Amino acid sequence: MSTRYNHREVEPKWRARWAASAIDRALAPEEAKGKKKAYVLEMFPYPSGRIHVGHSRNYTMGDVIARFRRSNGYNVLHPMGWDAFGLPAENAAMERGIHPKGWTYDNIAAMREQLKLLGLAIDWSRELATCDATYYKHQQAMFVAFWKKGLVYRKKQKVNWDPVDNTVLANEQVVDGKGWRSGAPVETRELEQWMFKVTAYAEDLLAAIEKLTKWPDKVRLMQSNWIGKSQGAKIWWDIESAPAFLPASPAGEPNHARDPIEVYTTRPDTLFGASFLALAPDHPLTKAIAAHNPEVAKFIEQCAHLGTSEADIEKAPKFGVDLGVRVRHPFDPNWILPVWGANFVLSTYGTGAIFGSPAGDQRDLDFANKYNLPFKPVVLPPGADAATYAVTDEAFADDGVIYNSKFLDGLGTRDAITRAIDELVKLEKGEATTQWRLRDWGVSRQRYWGCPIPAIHCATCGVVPVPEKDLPVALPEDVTFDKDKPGNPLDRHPTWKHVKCPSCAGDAQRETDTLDTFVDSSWYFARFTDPNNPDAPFDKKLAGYWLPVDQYVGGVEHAVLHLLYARFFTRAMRDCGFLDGVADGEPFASLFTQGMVVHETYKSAAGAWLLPEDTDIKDGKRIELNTGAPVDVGAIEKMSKSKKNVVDLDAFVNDFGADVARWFVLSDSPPERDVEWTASGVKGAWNFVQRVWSLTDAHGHPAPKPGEPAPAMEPEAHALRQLAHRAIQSVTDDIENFRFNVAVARCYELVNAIAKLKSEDGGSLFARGEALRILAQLISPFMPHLAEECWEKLGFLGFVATAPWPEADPALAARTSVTLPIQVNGKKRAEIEAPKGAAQADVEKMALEHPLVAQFLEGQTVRKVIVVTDRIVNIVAN
RNA sequence: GCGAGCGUGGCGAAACCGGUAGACGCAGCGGACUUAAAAUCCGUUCGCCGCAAGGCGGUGCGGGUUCAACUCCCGCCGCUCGCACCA
Repeated sequence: MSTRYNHREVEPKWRARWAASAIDRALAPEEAKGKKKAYVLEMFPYPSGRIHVGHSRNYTMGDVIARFRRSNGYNVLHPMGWDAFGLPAENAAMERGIHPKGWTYDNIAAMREQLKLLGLAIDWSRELATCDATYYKHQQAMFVAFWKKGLVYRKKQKVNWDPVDNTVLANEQVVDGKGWRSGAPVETRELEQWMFKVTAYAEDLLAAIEKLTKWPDKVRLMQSNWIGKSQGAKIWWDIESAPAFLPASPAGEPNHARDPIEVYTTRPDTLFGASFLALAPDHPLTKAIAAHNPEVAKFIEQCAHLGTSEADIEKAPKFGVDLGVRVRHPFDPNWILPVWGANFVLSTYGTGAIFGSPAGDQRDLDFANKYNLPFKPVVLPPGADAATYAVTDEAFADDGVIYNSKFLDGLGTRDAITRAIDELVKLEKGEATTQWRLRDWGVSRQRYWGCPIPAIHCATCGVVPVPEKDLPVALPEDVTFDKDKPGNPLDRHPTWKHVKCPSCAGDAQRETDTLDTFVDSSWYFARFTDPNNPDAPFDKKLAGYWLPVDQYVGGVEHAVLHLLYARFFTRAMRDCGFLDGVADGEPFASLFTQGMVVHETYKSAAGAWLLPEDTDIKDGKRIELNTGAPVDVGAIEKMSKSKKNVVDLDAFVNDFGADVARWFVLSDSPPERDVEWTASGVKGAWNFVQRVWSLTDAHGHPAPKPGEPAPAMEPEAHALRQLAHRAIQSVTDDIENFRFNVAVARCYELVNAIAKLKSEDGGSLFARGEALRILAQLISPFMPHLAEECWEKLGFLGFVATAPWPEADPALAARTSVTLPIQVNGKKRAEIEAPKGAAQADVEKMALEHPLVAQFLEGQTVRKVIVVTDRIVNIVAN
């Protein structure tokens, strides 16, 4: 009789043994002696509080890869750290009067202990937190270096301003155009901000995507669209008339007053369909007119309440105002068009001015219809008739044939664009140009809990960097977070910002903005290669040895920004002399984006969110555990603290064990897709753990060593050996390709087959022992504790975690015959068993002779027989 | 609004390059063991028709390409993610 597997004893025992043997420590390059390196990294967490099972999926996936690589003889670097600056710490400070630092470090301590429960093969000696001055000191040094290299500058940027709280709001703090705390309508304000010149690398960031072949295509496409290189034309529209109050232009400053208005377009072929010009609300000309025209001022004011997020601006109903300016069409000086201000024109893209060609752009068409602006179609869709084709509510934005357009008539869209640009150049009214959607990265945040920007404002010397010897510029800890004293605590700190200018020694002030937390996460992967270096961000040799990250694992929500910023930072670090050995500037050689863990949401009758553990199922209905009241079962959503649909990791590990949690999040759903956390799924994982253990325990013999010669055996035992060796092939391949759910299914098949072989003869004992050994090894990346316990039970010394990965015997894994389906006219009618690789003629003969097939072919003529070797036979007959 | 992705039994899913749709798990049903329950074991499970052999239908919806379509193409519907100050 077998003993029950007790995870409460087994799991801590093995974690202690691994720690005592330091098996998770990455070897220094000189220790690694010919081993290849593998740097496996999961996106590091924000220390929000406690870990729930939803978080565990990301780390478990990385851990499977890390353990798999180690078994395959690699020197593995698998570190963990904390993305520890950010808004939630300040919110906690304001709501509960806890200092962000204490709150953050308490959370880190709690989460570290929880993560350790999972049995992750992490080199904890490399742990870092971005809020440590030992970390951000180097970030400040790099900021200064980037500055000196011309990659940092200052520029006015729009921000969301809460007029009641007197503070800048993040986009997520703006709800329906109002501040989330004050409820006051947000205003748009312009602030002088620090910028990183990401656009300096635009061409390279785009071109290099092609070489990132181990990234998901969807992420590559999103990056590429985000960078958004477009070819088009700048067009200058001469002003025909303007309100009298507009002054003459200052010399040499474009887009002022009476200068021609510069417009960017990708579709100069539709110029003859132009109906109006539209300027962004913050276009210089719009602002200049607003100073004298109350109606335009009101328009700008209305736009200022839309928020700064692109989604909000584009979703808002379109509105505008006639600016009273008239321009001449570049191809026809007698054609006069009105100039409008419009809320859907983005000042951050192109020149902040467009020409509206309503028949070819839905936004322009909606706008023209709303304000009764005339328009006519100039692009004829393929197959449409010029005499009858008309546009009313639906624009045609695709390629077609140009008409109603004088010298462009009859040309296709592509040719017409070239022809139109040629004409613009000839008339000196425009030129071809390349435009990027990518903008420079604004890194200033008016917040306390972030990395201070190492700059000093001096009335005499201007803005000067903090000298390297004075770094780090440390955050002061004696700050207050009273709700009635809004704004940035750094700014109102009594002494912190007052310093002497490093160049003239006069009175000066520190920059009180801190850095966007995306900066912290743009280089942490490099710091992990040399995390305790006091003098430099990292040693160039160590970073050169470990980088790039061989496998990066994280959520799709980071597909654009974090990854783009890290790619930028790696290039900037290279070009500023911090980093060698990453010549192409790419930090992540291979990327995997995993799906989330989702769970049903529960609400009480009173409308309060309920934790799953506070509910139960009675008579098929979900009720509140304490009161028995019925529970409202809501949507299945991403596990989040706010909706309480979380399962706490500690409690779960205590009840079921870390291995069950690890196995569950990897079974069933493909890793890139979301997985729903369910009690029944947990049960399946739990049963499997028990089954693996009871089979191993019941075997009662030491298992044969890898490569040990097999005795003669019955066909059933031989079949088990074949299946076990095929499982090695499949699981190896599945892990390599991130098909963890399929690997899990193969392990189930192996267990089922082991359980089926009941004989106790020598051959069977050998086959079963070998299969159990292979099973323990195959599950070891997934369920490391159970695997160690089985490994020990089977009589092996040392850790399964460090044992070499099993190798399949090709002779056993190979198949000698295959089952071929036979179709008649595409429908399966029979099956035949044929030798693997059998000649097509032989297979065809067998197929046609099959009685069922013959029956179907009666009275019909065989027209064609398709034989796909080892796959299928299809007989076409009528 | 723009960009990207996803959609297969009662449920999670598998199906590698266009070649047997539903591997594997959960749940269900039938049975064995048991005083009983749990656990375990055996069998069974896409729908419809049929005693059966077998047949017909079936991968969100509508078309198309092909000897053959979950897979490729066109058009819809639904859901999810990102949109630059959440991380």
